[in-house]
Amino acid sequence: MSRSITIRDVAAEAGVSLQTVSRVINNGPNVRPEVKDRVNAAVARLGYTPSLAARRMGGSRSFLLLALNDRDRTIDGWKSGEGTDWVDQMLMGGMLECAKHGYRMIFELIDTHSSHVEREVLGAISALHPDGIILTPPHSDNDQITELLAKQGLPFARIGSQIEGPGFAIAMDDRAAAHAATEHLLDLGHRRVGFITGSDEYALSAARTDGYREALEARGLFDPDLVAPGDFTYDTAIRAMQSLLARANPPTAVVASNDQTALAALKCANDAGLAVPDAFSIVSFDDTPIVRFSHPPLTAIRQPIAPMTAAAASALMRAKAGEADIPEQQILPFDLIARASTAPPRG
Amino acid sequence: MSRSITIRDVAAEAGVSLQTVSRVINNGPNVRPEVKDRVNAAVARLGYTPSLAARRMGGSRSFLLLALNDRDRTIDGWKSGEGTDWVDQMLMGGMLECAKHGYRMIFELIDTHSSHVEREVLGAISALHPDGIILTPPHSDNDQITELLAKQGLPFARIGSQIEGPGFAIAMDDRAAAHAATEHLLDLGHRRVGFITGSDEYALSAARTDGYREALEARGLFDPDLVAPGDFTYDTAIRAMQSLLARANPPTAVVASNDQTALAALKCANDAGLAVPDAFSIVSFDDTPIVRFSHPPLTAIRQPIAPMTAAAASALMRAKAGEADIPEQQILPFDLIARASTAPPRG
DNA sequence: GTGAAAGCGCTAACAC
DNA sequence: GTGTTAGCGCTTTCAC
Repeated sequence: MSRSITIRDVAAEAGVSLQTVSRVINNGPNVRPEVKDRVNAAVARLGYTPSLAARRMGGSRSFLLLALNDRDRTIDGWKSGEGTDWVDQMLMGGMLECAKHGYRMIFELIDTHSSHVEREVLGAISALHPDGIILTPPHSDNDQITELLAKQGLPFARIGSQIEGPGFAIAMDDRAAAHAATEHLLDLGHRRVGFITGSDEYALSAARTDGYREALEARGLFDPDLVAPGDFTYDTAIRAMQSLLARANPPTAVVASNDQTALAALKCANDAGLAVPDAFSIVSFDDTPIVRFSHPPLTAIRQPIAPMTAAAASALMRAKAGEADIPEQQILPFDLIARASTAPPRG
Repeated sequence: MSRSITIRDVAAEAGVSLQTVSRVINNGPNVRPEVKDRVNAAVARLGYTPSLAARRMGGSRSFLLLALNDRDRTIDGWKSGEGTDWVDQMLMGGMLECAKHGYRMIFELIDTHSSHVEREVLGAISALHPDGIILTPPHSDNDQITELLAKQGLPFARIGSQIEGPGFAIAMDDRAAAHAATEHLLDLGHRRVGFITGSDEYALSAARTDGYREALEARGLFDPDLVAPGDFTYDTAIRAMQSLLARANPPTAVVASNDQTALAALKCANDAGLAVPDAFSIVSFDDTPIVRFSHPPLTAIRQPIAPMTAAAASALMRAKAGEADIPEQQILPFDLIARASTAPPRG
């Protein structure tokens, strides 16, 4: 119950005014080194940590960043226990970056499809007054949200967004990644490489399809018949894969748009008597725990989720601090992790 | 940049005083239904959401709950990508419960071993002034932390703690779960059942060992030689399992204290030419994604992490609201999920 | 049942 | 370089 110590206590302890303490805390100018030291000593002695709420009330910063994720997808992922570690990687990248600068990242879920997205977002903003907002797919490309934030003058970052727009766009090069995944298979000797697309709701789905197509076109091997529509779900991918295998001239390998899709492809291949990787190769577009522990472990594109979130947080904090020269767009490197699901085609 | 709307705007819109609006927001007494409706209408019309920071400044609540997790373990888990979904389940349980009551849960990492635990915890408290704190293992049993919080008069919950102490203790019945896991194997016909313990750092490790021993003793089958010390890590478990298999009279089944331990046991059994489950059975004490996707999928105890966190959040919020009759201790039910890693012993 | 006044812990703006 | 003043948006206390 001990009354918490405030800036007032520190001021008294150091024999200076409140304002001087505030200046020291905020690394403000116009404080003599000697006084600064005295204040810092008092802060240390008293174990003082400024109240975020009070700083927000008085000043123009809340030291809060708000990460908005899709409600249904996130909860479904948690409930299914399928092991997607998107949220974990986001937390790791975002929280740790925030902590470096005395910020906190608050994680929140909102309905994308809801007619009251606007109300939900505004509610969170009014309650928290965050200094910036981190948007993740599919929110990153949601005009309703981005326009709202732009209108509010609230800095925001769009993770995984390929498209132009307001805010900081931070993404992996999905086109290049799909290109690399396809090249990986072509380099192994495959000539008929299929692709199961992601949901149209995500702009990056198109980018991935493009990268795939370009890699094949560059070698004159593109066949539109080998592209099957998916939506990132297992069930849809099962049907997509089945249709691919039912082609007159089926593929010998496939690039899957995410982990669920890749797992579905693996299942179908097995069901069709095609051993992976000897008779069929698969590249996943997510490197989640479950593809690392599947049998065989899947070759996968690793998205830099933690680095992207850290970059987003960093950009927002620097923006709030008034820094200039923060790049509007950042493309972070991906990795192609070769595991046991890809091999040269048979025969 | 639009100035956000405050309680003042609502008061003007509804033609009442600030205080009346505050009463309505907080479900306070002494407001005529008619006036209440008018205020609520104004709130809805304006899309007003009170500022958490201001509420904290003026009043005695911050509407924030702080969940403290072990820094090293959490980050290691995230980096390894081993698919532990502790954090996810905590978020699901805690966040959703908080959201119901206008609260937020802030997730934070602190060093257990650090000599400055105290400073870290006090810092987070001073910065956030949370209405309650949720402790997870191994913090739940950390006297340094619990005593500090008790002294501060801050309500807190200890998740997964078996031991007596201040705060709300919310746990699964680890003893009963270990008992059930062992019974499951005995019922299948096993007579020599091994156990790989967890780290001494966690009080629940002892509870699990007890439950295991009691189940065997009840049938006169307990053999101390079949208990091998582990610490929840894969490498240590490998050695523990190897020593178990090297016994003159080795076990035909084993109960593993967590998922990494179970995976290590599986690996060792395979290496020793013991097919699971035909020649050897394994029960895991975590039901994380990777044991669900291992080969074979493992029979496991499922800890109710989300329900425990939700119960913790609920207890803290109710405590802050001045409710009485909140149980000091809650034991939540576990599940034993039978999968393909357990079968009757051979011969 | 309702309203007015004071103050929470800080920072912004300005004075010195 | 440093201190003083005002005020952020609420809730608390107390008066009516």
